[in-house]
Amino acid sequence: MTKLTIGKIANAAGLGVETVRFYERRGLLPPPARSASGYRLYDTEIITRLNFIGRAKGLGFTLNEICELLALRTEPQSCCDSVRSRAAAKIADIESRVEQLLAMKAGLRTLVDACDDNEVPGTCPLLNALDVNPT
Amino acid sequence: MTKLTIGKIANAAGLGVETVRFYERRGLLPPPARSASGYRLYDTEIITRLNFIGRAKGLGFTLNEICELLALRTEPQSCCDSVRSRAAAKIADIESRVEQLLAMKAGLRTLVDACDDNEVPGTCPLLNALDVNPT
DNA sequence: GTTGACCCTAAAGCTTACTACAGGGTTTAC
DNA sequence: GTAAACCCTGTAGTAAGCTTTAGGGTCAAC
Repeated sequence: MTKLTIGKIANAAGLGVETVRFYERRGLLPPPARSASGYRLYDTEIITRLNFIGRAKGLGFTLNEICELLALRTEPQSCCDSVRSRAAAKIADIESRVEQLLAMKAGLRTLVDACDDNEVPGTCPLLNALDVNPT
Repeated sequence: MTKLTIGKIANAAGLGVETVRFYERRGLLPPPARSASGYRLYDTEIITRLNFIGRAKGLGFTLNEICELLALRTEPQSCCDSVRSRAAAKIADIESRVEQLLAMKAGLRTLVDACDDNEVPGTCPLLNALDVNPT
């Protein structure tokens, strides 16, 4: 049971020490043991949890959702179902965000193309379009 | 020159009065004329600008970027080029966000599929994957 | 034995785009 | 003439996820 200080585990997880303390305040990490002088002492398995958090964030989960995910692990029954339904909801969420972004992109593309075709100096179809067209 | 109070133009643009005042503070709207009692008095063309802002927001521009867009209109030369290059940059930005989201979605899909195939009760491949796999 | 790297807490700051509140004056309609 | 609906300023709060600051203790090396 080697115990590590916060700087060591933050480094191992590629985070800043402030971020680790922040995660603790947010309830994503359990309060760690303390040395006689009050230093946080972690054992290495906390790095696994930090990696879990990092990957879940990478999958688009918020810190609140990650909290819930972590809590789910304590109830083995129906855990898999709960997690899967959250993941499915997140997929739907991602899909709608992608659609919105693609709609934006199509709008921008139209305006840029109008700009490319523009022959009249001193006018900007793109700005005009923003000015004039109702959406 | 009919002058309208803030409530009228906010309503015409589908915004709250607080939002209009906020846009003024942010420099998106010029300081309007005032009545004897200090009420803001706008002429109707301000609604055009509010619509410009709304559409630019819909295309994914931030308020700061919209500020810049509005400023560009005062310099007719090279205005079109500047605007077009900003729009092109925004398109690239949107594309990278879409790619990130699709990568997230693929990751989630993989985990959900593993869940679907899971035969062992009391284990959750999705949570295990978050726990174990390095990314 | 002292310098420098590390640790502590608590609180504030950052970004974006608003929204709400407090406390008060004005205008309009009945 | 009064009550509702509107307007004003200035300040603070919201969400998310940290980062920074202030003001200090502790530990390892030379």
